[in-house]
Amino acid sequence: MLISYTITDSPLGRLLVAGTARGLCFVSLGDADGLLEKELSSDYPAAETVRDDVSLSAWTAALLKYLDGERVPLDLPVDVEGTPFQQSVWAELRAIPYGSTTTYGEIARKLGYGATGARAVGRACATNRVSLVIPCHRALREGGALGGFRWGLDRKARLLDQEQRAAQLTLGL
DNA sequence: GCCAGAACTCTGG
DNA sequence: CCAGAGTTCTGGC
Repeated sequence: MLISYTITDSPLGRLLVAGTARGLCFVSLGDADGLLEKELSSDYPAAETVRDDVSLSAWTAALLKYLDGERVPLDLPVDVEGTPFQQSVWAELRAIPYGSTTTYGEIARKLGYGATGARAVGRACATNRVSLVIPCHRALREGGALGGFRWGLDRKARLLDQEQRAAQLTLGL
C-alpha cells in the first residue's frame, strides 16, 4: 500500500494530511512534524509513505478552510479500515450537522446498544484516523462536559466554538 | 494464544 | 459512590 502525505501550518497547529488513491486515510494535528510522521507510520506499519505536497492540495485546502472557521462541507472521500461497529459509529458521526453536537450515549442508543454501548462508542471515536472529516469532536459527554479528545481538550473546545460561531453567522445572527 | 485491564461512557442501586 | 455492560487494543504470562 502506498500512502502520500503532506504537512502544512494551520490555525490549530501543524496539520498532516495523508491519503491513498481512494481517499483520505489519516489526518492529524500536532506540534512537531516529526511526531506527526511517526504517528502516521506507526498507524500504517506496512505501508510505504511518501511526501507529496501536490496531489493532496485539494483535500488539504478544504481542511484548512474548515480549520479557519469557514463553513465548508467536509464530504471528502475517506479510505479507512474499521470493524462494522466502528463503521456504523463513524456514519452516525458524519450525520451530525455542522455546529451541533450529540452525546456518546445517544449514538449508542441509535445503534441499538442501549446505554451500555456508550463506552464502546467513545472507543470507536478515539480510533478514528480522519478526525476532522469524521467529526468526533461533535460528540460530547452526557451533561455537556467535553469528555476526552485525542488531540487535547482545548483543540476540541476551539473546533466546537468555531463551528458554533460560523453556524450562527449563517443563520444571520 | 489467553486473560486482564484500559479507553473520548452511562445508568441504576 | 460503586459496579457493570459492549467493543477493541495492549501487555503480561
